[in-house]
Amino acid sequence: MAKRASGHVTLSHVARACELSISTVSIVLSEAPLSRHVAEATRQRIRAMASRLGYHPDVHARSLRRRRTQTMGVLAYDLSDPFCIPVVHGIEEALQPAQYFALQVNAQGKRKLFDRYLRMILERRAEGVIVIASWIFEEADLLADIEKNHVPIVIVGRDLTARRIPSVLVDNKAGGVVAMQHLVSLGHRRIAIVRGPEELFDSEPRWQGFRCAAAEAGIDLDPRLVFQLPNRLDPRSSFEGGVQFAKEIVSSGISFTAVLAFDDLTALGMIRGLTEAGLRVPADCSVVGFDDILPAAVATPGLTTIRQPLEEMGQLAAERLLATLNPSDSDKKRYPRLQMLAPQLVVRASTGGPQQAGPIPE
Amino acid sequence: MAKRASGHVTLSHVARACELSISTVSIVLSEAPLSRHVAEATRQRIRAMASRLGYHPDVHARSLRRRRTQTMGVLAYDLSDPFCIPVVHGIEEALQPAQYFALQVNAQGKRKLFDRYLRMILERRAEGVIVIASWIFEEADLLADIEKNHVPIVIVGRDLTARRIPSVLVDNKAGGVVAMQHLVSLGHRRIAIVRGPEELFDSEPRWQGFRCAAAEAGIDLDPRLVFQLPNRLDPRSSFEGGVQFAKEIVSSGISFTAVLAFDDLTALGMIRGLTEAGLRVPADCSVVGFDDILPAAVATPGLTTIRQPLEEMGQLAAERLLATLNPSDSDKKRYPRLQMLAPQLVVRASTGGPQQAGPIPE
DNA sequence: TCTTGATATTCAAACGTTTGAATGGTATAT
DNA sequence: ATATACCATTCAAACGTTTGAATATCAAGA
Repeated sequence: MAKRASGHVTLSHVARACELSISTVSIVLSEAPLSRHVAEATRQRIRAMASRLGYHPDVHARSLRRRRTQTMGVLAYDLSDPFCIPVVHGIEEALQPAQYFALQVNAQGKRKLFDRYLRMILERRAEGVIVIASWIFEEADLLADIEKNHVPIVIVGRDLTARRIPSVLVDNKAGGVVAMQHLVSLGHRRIAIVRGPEELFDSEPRWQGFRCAAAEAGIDLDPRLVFQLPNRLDPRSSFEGGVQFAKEIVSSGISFTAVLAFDDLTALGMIRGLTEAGLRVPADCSVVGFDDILPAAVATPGLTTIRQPLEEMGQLAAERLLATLNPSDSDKKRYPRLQMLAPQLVVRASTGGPQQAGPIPE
Repeated sequence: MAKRASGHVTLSHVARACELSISTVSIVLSEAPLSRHVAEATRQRIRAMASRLGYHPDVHARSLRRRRTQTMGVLAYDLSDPFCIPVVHGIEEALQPAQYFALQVNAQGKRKLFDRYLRMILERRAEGVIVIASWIFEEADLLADIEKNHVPIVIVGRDLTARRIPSVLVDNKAGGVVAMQHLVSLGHRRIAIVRGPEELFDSEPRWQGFRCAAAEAGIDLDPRLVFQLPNRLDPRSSFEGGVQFAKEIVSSGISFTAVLAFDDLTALGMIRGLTEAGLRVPADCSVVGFDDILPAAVATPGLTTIRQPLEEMGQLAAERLLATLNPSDSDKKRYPRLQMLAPQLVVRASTGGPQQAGPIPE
């Protein structure tokens, strides 16, 4: 057992044990075209020995020589946001058949970490990078190095086509429209709205969707029923924001029969706040979320929400990147730079018709 | 700009641009001890040029030469299980100051993927591996290659010390005891229990905790109130199991005033099922979960549960591995092979005293 | 003038792979 | 006998970096 005292088994160990050259062993174990010429018996012998010694090729040496790493960087702006999980999952799903490895890192919403991890991804020579981020951050210089090294990039969660970066995202405005239409069709007219943080890309288009659909239905949005989440990066803060707004709105005495929340956590916060204030959901007030993350599905009542096709978005991003890297003849279909996916209304138990005998003070 | 048509900027590009040797540039940019001898002006010039060209050292070449990768493998048995997120976060937290990179991969509960990713981690020459897995799987041969290559390993979520593998986990039995005691102290005597899947490590000790505490309180556990989740690997299936058991138990007519669920998703499923059957939580029935994942905190009523110090577990695992790899003099403190952390009762709104006038048929 | 001792820089080998070209075979066709 | 083809294997160079040893320059001390 020619094995170094410490460290990994290498080709040369296997070669020595087989009494063959390193080349032959490499050719067989990496299944290079030349391995056709290696006697079947030899091949068997080599493979057996390799697995007996526990040999695993060194990716670093291989990447160095082949000048390909079979690696994709996945930079999530905040993995603790439930939003990211399915996206990452979709990416992995797409990468697997291509034998690519996802280097996933989590910037935890911190700009400094974002920088650092982007650098690490570059140092690891990822062939492409997928950024999952809906926060609006100053990315100009961040992405400059990526360009200097000719690494293709795709962003999931916001539209950066203005900077010529391919973008995959949900049609937030359409989602807003659908959400509002759902409430309108149930008969609601006095609808409270919680707008998302200004620094979040999704906030504006969702709000526009709400407004357009309201206008179309001839509904005036009472400005006293419109709330605005602050710019807090912790995803849990939107839950607390929801709780607080619910209490404010109830104690204000202004009449309303439904709430459109910026996202699911805000909606769940609203439900908590409304419940603690003595209202029942959906009997006294309907609540609609946005995203369809796990907590929305397992809460009681289940939360009516707008589902983003997160997994599909991840998949699309990865596939597009793979196509860029390996422009195989057949794969010449052009991807539009902006891929905007349709959201989907998921009706659960948190919405219903407005209460008949609602007191309308003021 | 001496740059290859395609590909990354390398030391030799920077060297040529500076009219210096590769060695000098390397010494400066990697801040080797020798860089003390390099003139300050030269250092500045090199650094400026490197950043102008967008140079990033190639970790593959570096790892090859240095024979260290500054990389740790993190193999989660199922990342879509909310359980894993905080653990991974804790690991990252501990790895960061040591300048280690976490190679995190997600086996999605599939044995085949587990194998494949373990291989990838080995090929990437991770210096250590952290496995996050509470499922009981046949790991003997899986881990053999890790040993052959002298890669230290730690497992989070179950006790594998019998196989001489350092293990970090929560004291499930103690958690079971605390959960039961909480219900008993509220006055409950007729308590339903949902046991976890047999293939899950946590199931047995939690059940033992429930039983011990019940025995100590002089409570008989009615076998008709004990349910058993099937061996399904999808974490969402436990939610559905909870829903179903709730309906069964209600329609059976057997009296009960509280439920101890195997984990939070099961508990949330129970709440859904009980609610749909017309019972109120906690007025008609108290429910306790286990784990304290995000959905438990944002549901209404908030779920009373047993919190696992997940983040801390991840941190501990990573620190122990780092200590193994860099046995710096001061760090000689011995880690016990089994690190069992205390769980913590988190009281929220899903538990309360038993209903006074409960009908007790049978 | 010759050491000695800094300081500033370069040489060259090595890390573990891959792979185009080369090597010696042996069998078949001319 | 010689060329041709194929088979099984090996040579050697390269990928981008690090680093112990070597070199070159200059100043000061003997």
